[in-house]
Amino acid sequence: MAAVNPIARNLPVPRTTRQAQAAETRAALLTAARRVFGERGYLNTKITDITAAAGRSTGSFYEHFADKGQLLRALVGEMEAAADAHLAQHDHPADHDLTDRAQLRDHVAIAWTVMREHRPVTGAQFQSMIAADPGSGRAWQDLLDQTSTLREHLDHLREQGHRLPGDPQLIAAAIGAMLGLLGYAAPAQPADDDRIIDSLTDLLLHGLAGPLAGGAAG
Amino acid sequence: MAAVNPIARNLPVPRTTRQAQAAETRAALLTAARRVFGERGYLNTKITDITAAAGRSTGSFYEHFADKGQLLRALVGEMEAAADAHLAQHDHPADHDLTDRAQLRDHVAIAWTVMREHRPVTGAQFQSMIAADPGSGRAWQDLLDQTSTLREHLDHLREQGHRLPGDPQLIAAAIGAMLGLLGYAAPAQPADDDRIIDSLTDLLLHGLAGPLAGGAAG
DNA sequence: GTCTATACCCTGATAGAC
DNA sequence: GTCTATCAGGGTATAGAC
Repeated sequence: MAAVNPIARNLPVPRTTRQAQAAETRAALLTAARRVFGERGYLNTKITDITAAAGRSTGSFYEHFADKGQLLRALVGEMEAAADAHLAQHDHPADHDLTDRAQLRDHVAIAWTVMREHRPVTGAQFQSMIAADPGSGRAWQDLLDQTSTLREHLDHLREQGHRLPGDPQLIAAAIGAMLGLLGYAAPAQPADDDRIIDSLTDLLLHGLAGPLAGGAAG
Repeated sequence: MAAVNPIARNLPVPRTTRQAQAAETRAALLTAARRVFGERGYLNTKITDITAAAGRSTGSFYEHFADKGQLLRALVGEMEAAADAHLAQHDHPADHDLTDRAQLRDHVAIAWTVMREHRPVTGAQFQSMIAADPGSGRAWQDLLDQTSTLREHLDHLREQGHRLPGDPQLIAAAIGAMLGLLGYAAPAQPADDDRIIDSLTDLLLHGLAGPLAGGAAG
């Protein structure tokens, strides 16, 4: 199970490879953490679980990270970089119109896909957010931070005379809450993703009493 | 800070009052737990925190509860009893029509109010759900359980020929996710509750592109 | 930089007197 | 039934050899 550690021997290590080895260990810890976070969850994972899965010693961990939270931040940073690179491939209209179904669906799909493809990391982030001291307001702050772009789109809509259901910040947070918790809780079944994305899009676009709601047609 | 414990003396206790004292200790533990859960959160609260807040000894805890989770279940039971009693005062139409704004708003308002009035308990329940092993699927199951009534209402709508945005179970879970996480994360400011309830109602009723959306009127 | 070994603290849970 | 005292286990973080 545990990967073989090439440094665990008492052999002399050429100086030039030492920092490469360090980077390798750091990467091994990150990869192992991603795996065990996915299996047992972030909160239930101990530092010794991570080092064991990476085939490194306990003490080695602290050479790279001060604690579990810092390692999580590094994983989140990696994920955001990957997501940004992925997004750069897509064309984005400069002025979003979230009342256009295709554009709204794109946003829902991107959020959903990122959550699912990086489930161990987003799940860990979610657990960390919920476990924070309630008095700290971190959950609310995180929710606002992660929906700030959405909020800007809603602000934009409102400036153009659109009548929204409520304050853009609140609506953005509500949508983020729906996607965030549903994405965390729903079982991972990629075959269902399209159906879920379509359903959420329609719910957010027209609600329960939308234009489709009245008819008896199937 | 800690309440005075009348049994902490070595005085003889009349037999008839012993079970009353036990009930009192149990109640003191529940009340103290509710308070510390609200302050530090469920996950960060240790059993010794509860007993200290209740002015009882550590060992006394185990006479009443096997562990922290069982105590939480007791608190949830109390809350549900209170909520049921509260709901019994209101008239409920036998056949709900969630596409009627007043009825939808009632449901949103009830869910929101219960969450907020029992914040320490619902917050603890939420933390407990999120901290569970991801592989257990408990988060998803809890979400389904807590939205089963809503789902029935949506089933009812569909049977009457209403076209919903998606599978009733999924839509109910999505709405529950929105309310649940938002209710957990949003700062407690009762003055804002009505505004939030109205906004969420409108979002769920007509979405972002609802009938109000197009006009430039304020 | 990594390892082994360990000190330390915290927490859950129990034993036995009253 | 409650208390005091304590034990056992687990987890973080460090020390020092290599």
